[in-house]
Amino acid sequence: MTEQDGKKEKIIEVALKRFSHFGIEKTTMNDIADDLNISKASLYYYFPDKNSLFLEVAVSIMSEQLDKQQKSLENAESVPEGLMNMIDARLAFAEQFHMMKIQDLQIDYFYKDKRFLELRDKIREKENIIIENFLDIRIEKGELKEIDAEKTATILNDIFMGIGVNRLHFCTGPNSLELSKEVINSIRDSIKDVINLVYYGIKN
Amino acid sequence: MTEQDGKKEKIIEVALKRFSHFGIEKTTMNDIADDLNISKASLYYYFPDKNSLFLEVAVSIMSEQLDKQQKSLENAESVPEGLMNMIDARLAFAEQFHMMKIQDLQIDYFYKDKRFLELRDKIREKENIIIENFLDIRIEKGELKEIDAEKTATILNDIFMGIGVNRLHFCTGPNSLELSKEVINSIRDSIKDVINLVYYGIKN
DNA sequence: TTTTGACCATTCAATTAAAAAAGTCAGAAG
DNA sequence: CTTCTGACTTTTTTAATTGAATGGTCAAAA
Repeated sequence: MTEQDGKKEKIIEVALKRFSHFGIEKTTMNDIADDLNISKASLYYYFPDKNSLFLEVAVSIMSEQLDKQQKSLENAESVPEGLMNMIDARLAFAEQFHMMKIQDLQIDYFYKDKRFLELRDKIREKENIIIENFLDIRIEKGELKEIDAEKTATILNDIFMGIGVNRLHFCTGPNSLELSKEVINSIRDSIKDVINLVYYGIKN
Repeated sequence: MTEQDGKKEKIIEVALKRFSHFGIEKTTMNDIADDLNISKASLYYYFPDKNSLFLEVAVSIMSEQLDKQQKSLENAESVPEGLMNMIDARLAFAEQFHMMKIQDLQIDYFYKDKRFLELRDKIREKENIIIENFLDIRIEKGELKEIDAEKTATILNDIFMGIGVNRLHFCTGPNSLELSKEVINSIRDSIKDVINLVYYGIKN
């Protein structure tokens, strides 16, 4: 059993390289098998189909990513600093894995397998909870008002996601491959402004 | 001259009906000409090409829409009320004209003609200015802090747009035709929360 | 000045065939 | 028994073809 798990790990590791560079549609099961010096049939011994493999790869990098985001929040001195750290973690992730389109919405491919959408939603929920816990702590500490942490976390995440996806489209067009530093920084700047706005409010 | 303008107006009026129902790609110049009981060649006497006609139609409804949004802000008692009124105006517009995809970003078609993108950007700028003026007035009146109205307006618009487009994708999938009341209301609720969040802030 | 039928050029949609990729399986290898 | 594979089938992409539909033009008529 642990032997099989080790093998699966290796496959996931190699597959990740392909997926993160070429995306799911442009990497074939043969590519991955060749990289591993095994036959394609062997690959299918460990994974029932391509989507399942991709899904495990995605789960793998996402759980790591969620850990990073959580830590980036925990290590912060203030709410704006924490949120910006989290955003920076996300942007770094986007830069590294944007070819996998996990966070994006525009990719029709994801609508072909319900599990992808479920994963996306699950990630979203976990992110919300991470932010919610962070806010709860900061409420207890007296940094924040006695707001509804769950609701606020959801809204903040909605805003962050919306800004990111939207800006991406505006700057790079619908099916662009590149994800330049410029675009990343533009998103970062916008979100920074948003965080400040939400933090201090505008009411006199 | 005024005779020609009257004719153009009529064409725009009839074309709008087609465009708003079927979208730009599914309405042909023959459809429009037939509706008007003129030949296609006549249509081309008034408009050099299809995109130009569409563009004028879009400009026509957008200028009216911008007026509505401005008024919805002016007639409000408070900032949150004003912004929500504006959002309601936008959602009503989206319901009526979503087939024309003017506000959306996901449509590849729009990237075929630079003028569409320019119009989109111009609309965006005008919206920003409308919001900016609204905020400026409310700052003067003492309802709001002495914030940077221009910057704040831009950010708010960014947020609104992002939430809308994003929620649309989440709820209806990439190429959906329908724009249900449910989705509209879900967007509305989210944005309402955002406005409250920004208005009051979360800092203690 | 405005309109139009006839026309051209380009795009779109349906068809098909070939190639590539996904996925299967009986049996070999350890 | 677990793992692996070559050979195989099925499904999906891709490319080429073609006819129809559509965007766009123009000389001539009203």
